[in-house]
Amino acid sequence: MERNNPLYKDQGLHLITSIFTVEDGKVKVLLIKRKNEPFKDKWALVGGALYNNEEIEAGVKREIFEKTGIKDIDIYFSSIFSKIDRSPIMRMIALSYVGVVDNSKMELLKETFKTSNADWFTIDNIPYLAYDHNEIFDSSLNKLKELIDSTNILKVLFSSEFTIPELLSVYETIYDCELDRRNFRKKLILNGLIEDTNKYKNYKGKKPAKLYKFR
Amino acid sequence: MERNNPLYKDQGLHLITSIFTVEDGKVKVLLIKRKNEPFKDKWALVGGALYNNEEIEAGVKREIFEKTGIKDIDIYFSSIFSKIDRSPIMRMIALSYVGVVDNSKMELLKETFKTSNADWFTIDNIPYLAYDHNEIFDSSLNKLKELIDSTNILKVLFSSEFTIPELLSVYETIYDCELDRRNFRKKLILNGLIEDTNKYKNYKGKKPAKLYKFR
DNA sequence: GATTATATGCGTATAAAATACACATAAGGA
DNA sequence: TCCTTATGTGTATTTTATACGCATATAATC
Repeated sequence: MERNNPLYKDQGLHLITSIFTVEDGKVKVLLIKRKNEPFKDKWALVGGALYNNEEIEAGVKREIFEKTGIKDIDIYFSSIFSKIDRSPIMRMIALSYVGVVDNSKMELLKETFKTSNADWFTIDNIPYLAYDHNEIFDSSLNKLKELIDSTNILKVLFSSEFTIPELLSVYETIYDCELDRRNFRKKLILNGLIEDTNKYKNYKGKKPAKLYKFR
Repeated sequence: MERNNPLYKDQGLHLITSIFTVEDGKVKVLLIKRKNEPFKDKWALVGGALYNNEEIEAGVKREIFEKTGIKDIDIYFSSIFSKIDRSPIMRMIALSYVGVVDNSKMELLKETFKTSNADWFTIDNIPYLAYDHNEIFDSSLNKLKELIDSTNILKVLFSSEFTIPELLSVYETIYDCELDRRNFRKKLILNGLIEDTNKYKNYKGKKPAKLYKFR
């Protein structure tokens, strides 16, 4: 423990991103498995230390690229995690970010210099994570809700075609509530947020659902 | 410039607070005048460096107390300012906070170890500030709007009795808009946010206004 | 091939919230 | 006494949110 020594060589800011996507109508988050101590072989959110000569957002994207291979990602600042004892090694202050990607359009590196695995986890089934990453994840999921209201990240999460019931299902998962499907549909169409593609998606034994895309 | 050297002794986080209050129906922010270089004799927001063995919110309040004498203050995280060249001396990453105080209930130190003056400035009349503090102030003013919607900081800013037109004036200043004073009043009363004190405030040649307080 | 179960899609009725605005009132000054 | 000005009360309208009935398309079942 070197917490009182401001010259400790590894002291600095860490940049942690909760990377979200939507797959099969379910919200998922990207986790990597650590190769090194501390928390060797534990799952963790994506991140690492900021370089001293690097802008923060560049550092966030560099870390994401190094540990997952993802190049094209939108990031949004979420929160700060700074408790003195949040790391067992030394004082580390973490800036947490929310990232959103269209996972149909990118390739995921399964192993890198510092990671032995990487995978998508549905958000109601998150394992025990390294450091305080479970707490960071919870906070980032809340930030995701806010971002859905205040930005157009849904356009990224649903960049390909989708049905309204699929979109509703994601809403209900993220907000943990039930919405009237008829009013949900009406609001989307009335506000001109989505566009009919004149295509249909077939389910087994159900009426086919119209495919829409965001405008 | 020592930006590339992570061991530079003064490197670290700075904590900058825009402290707001309401006086005579006007929103004001607290500025201090710097005693030392860089930006000697320039006005600046209140703040300083985080100690390595100190929690962040404690550091924010310690800096506020050291430079203004204010002990009792509510603080809310606002934003990060981290551009590599935001300080002429070295790389400094700043966490900006919004503070709100009832200025009728506190005493302001005019001079301290590092400050030669301190005063309240109406928010439409801010001088040129040290570092990127003008930018930080603008961002904090935006955060103040959000906080008014999402928290009960108005209860702090208007902790004593007030008239509805006074409150309206503050709203219109902060949001830079015009509101219908009759609907504004109706909404406050209907939502049960304020309470009649059965007292009146007299203006010259005008109908006396009822005094209210927050519930 | 008709029937049934299930989820989609469209429409209408009602309730709640936001907005617009008429008018009476109180005080000081001309 | 009348005029000016800003406060305070009330009502009408518009917009938005919510509740819910019902027809339709598909595959499984009879």
